Amino acid sequence: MQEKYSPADIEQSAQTRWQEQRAARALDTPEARRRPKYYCLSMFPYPSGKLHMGHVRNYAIGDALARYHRMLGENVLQPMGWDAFGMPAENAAIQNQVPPAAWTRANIDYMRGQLRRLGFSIDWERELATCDPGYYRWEQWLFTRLFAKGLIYKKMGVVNWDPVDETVLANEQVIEGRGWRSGALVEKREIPMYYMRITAYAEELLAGLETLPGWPEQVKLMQKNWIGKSVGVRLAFPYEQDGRQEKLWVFTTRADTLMGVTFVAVAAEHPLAARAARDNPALAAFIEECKKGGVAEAEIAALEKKGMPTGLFVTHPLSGEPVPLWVGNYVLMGYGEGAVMAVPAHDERDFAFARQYGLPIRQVVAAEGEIFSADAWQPWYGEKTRAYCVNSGKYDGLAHADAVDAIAADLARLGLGEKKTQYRLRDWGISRQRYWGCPIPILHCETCGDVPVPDAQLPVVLPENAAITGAGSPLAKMPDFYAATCPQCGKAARRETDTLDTFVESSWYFLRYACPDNANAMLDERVSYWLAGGVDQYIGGIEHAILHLLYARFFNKLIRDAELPNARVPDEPFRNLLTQGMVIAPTFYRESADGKKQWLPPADVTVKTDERGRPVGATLNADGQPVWIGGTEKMSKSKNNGVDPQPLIDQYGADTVRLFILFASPPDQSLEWSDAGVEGAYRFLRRLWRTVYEYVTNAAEKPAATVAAEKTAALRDLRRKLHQTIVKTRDDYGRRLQFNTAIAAVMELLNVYDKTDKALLATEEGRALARELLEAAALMLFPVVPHIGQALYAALKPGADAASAAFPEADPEALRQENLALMLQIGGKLRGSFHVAADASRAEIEAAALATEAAQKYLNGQTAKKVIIVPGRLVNLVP
RNA sequence: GCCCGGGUGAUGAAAUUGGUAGACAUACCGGACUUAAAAUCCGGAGCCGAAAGGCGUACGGGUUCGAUUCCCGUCCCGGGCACCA
Repeated sequence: MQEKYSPADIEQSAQTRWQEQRAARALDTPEARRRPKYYCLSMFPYPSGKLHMGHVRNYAIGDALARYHRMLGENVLQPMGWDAFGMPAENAAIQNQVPPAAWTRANIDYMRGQLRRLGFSIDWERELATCDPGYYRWEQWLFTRLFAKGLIYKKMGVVNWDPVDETVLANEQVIEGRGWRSGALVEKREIPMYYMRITAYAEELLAGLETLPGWPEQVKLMQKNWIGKSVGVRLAFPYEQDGRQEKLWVFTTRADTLMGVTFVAVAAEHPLAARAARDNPALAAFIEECKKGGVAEAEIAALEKKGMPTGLFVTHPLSGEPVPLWVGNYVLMGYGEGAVMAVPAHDERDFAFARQYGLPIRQVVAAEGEIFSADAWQPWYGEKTRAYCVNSGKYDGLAHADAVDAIAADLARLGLGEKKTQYRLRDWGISRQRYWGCPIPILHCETCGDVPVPDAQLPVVLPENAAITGAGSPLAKMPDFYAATCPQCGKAARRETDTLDTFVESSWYFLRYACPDNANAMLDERVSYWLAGGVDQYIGGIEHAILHLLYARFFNKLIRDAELPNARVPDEPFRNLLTQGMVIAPTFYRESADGKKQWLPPADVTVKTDERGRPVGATLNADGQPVWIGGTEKMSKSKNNGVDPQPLIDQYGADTVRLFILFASPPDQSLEWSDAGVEGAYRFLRRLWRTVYEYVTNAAEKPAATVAAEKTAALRDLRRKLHQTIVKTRDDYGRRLQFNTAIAAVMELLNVYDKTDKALLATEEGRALARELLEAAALMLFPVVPHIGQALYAALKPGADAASAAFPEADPEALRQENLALMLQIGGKLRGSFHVAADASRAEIEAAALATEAAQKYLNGQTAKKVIIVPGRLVNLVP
């Protein structure tokens, strides 16, 4: 064994050894399948160029779990791949004249090298990249099946339109209402798109959450709210148009307030708005105004609420009174019916709107136990459960639920409404007017319409020679790509030039890892084995709590229902989910003359702080001139604030970086990046190395005489500490998925070991315990720092291999304790402590507590009115 | 704007089911070793106070014998909001 800890040497040799052994391979042999399987999946990265600390954190967690479960004897699958389609590749192409394919593949090669250097036990034989036709062909194949079933359909959708570049923009590319490249004011525009009918699975996606005890409550709640099931009433306001009776439909969860409706508002895109605008130039101008700006909900919701009367009236379905019809910029065409009934007295938003435009406000609901007074009127938005109707004619006095029922029944009799369950969830628009994505396998024929590409012609391969300019859709300018013949009638047809949303690729990759080499089928029998009960542990950023995780759950159900031969797909894809907190870092930028922000990497910036450590300014290292400090945000390509782990790996080695990132905080907490403390992680590993080195060196000498009888208790205490640490690390790795406390426990154990009498440890019994302790420490740390763990274990036990060793097991005998220390509280305040036998009865504990000096002093001779005993913890004497 | 989290020493954090607040580290201060520095080792330390003691988990209230933990309200920070991935 080397005297000095040299990470470069031991990491190289450990990695070579693992590669030669193919130690990370997930086995499909019959013997391997007799062991329990553990499918440990980390969210695959977008190949943006280099790893950042968020990736390191994610994969360090995954690897610690994968290695721990291997040590429990399980058949572990830890795969890796690349979410390789996406916008950044096109941006790089525009900026640097590199084709997206070449750029993406170079990034993959570099990042794969970084992952290997970090020593993650990934089964590289299963690697996949979504931009590979061998992957996306199956997506196209599934698309044609879903299209045939009607689960994919076409309709108009609203997008951000840049009128200068004549191109569709992503929400991220709309900055303060303008196109990021052209600077032109962005408009909403309707275009035909393909949609996936996720709403058909809304109920199952909602109910499925109840079957996932291994998911964080927070994530399930977010998904539940996103699906947004609400039971209400769909009702109609009749109106007359061109002599015909028409109905304007709205949905409400508060039908009990129907008698308080004072206006109805429709979205600017609603057909009724367009009709009213025909002979109303002011309204037409307002509707035009509403088209400005992007489609992002966050942007629309932040707008000032504006509206305009149409001059039209609809009829109240129950009272028959005319109700004015308005257009409102806050009414969204994509939600529900694109129209809302407004009850200003009982809806905050409606109230603000009514105040602003002088519309009437009419109270029709009051709270139980409160007296309604028309004189002292104020809006009431209270709990539905306490509400009853007032001012509502025959419905007066009815409680919320009864009023809804009565009104729904009356509406149903009139043919003007019925109870309805509605979801906030909308169908998933999957068409993208972009190049670097999976081509949509549809042919447009003038005679036959939209015709799916036949299986024999799949995959529709994305040409890699497109010219990327940032204006328009590249594929739509490539006749070689889009010119085709209709497979049904044989006439000329035009190939669809939109590509699929990249969320589609990431919605099923976890299934393909089971059989990435199958060229004849999307999935096969190996899926039934690896996915039985779902992925055992999925790990990824909390930012994916809704979209990715909901789409993946949905897609999994689609594939289950497609009933692929031999491949049994479970109802839910991810049995256990660990949502990692984001690694966040400050952002820095400069503004160019036209107001565009140029984001600068934190590594190129020096921050000045005041005496309390708060940033007061920053300068660019290159020119020493000031830069602006933006928010502290998740590391991302677009804000250029990712921190590359490479310099730290080069300086300290992979183990130090892994130890540091896992020790810094619990995995689900967000972490503001700082490398303060990396040095400390390195120091700990060096100390660990030295401790084992000293043991191995000393062990060569003759042991001292046996332990004196009065000293055996010290060894028993040390051994108890060791086995408590084993219990703790097993619990942390296996149940809590919290690594910082597991690492701290081993550090604490080594501190205790260091403070133990050296002469005692030099005895025969002492040496045996020291060996047991150090071997166990190497194995307990192995999942986190496998290279040094492997080296130290081999040094202690020549020829042994930590990678195939079992995780230490606690000895119940060693854990036994004779005495317990209990806290003494007097009136809830801590006043002392005392010892009792571990098996003491409550009466004995109480007697011992009352006998303490502290009890005598603070009770002042009074008796305790109340004695609270928490076994193993404390006694509280309440005077 | 809406939905979901978070806020504990100078810093990262711990306290797992309502029961010793600050484990384990970082930075700092003092000491040992050294010609010196680095490395290493030993010791100190929430705040106020000489001590006794008091105060203390963003802020304000509440429940409880007992609250970092539960409830109500406020402020700040982060994530998501359907075309960033």
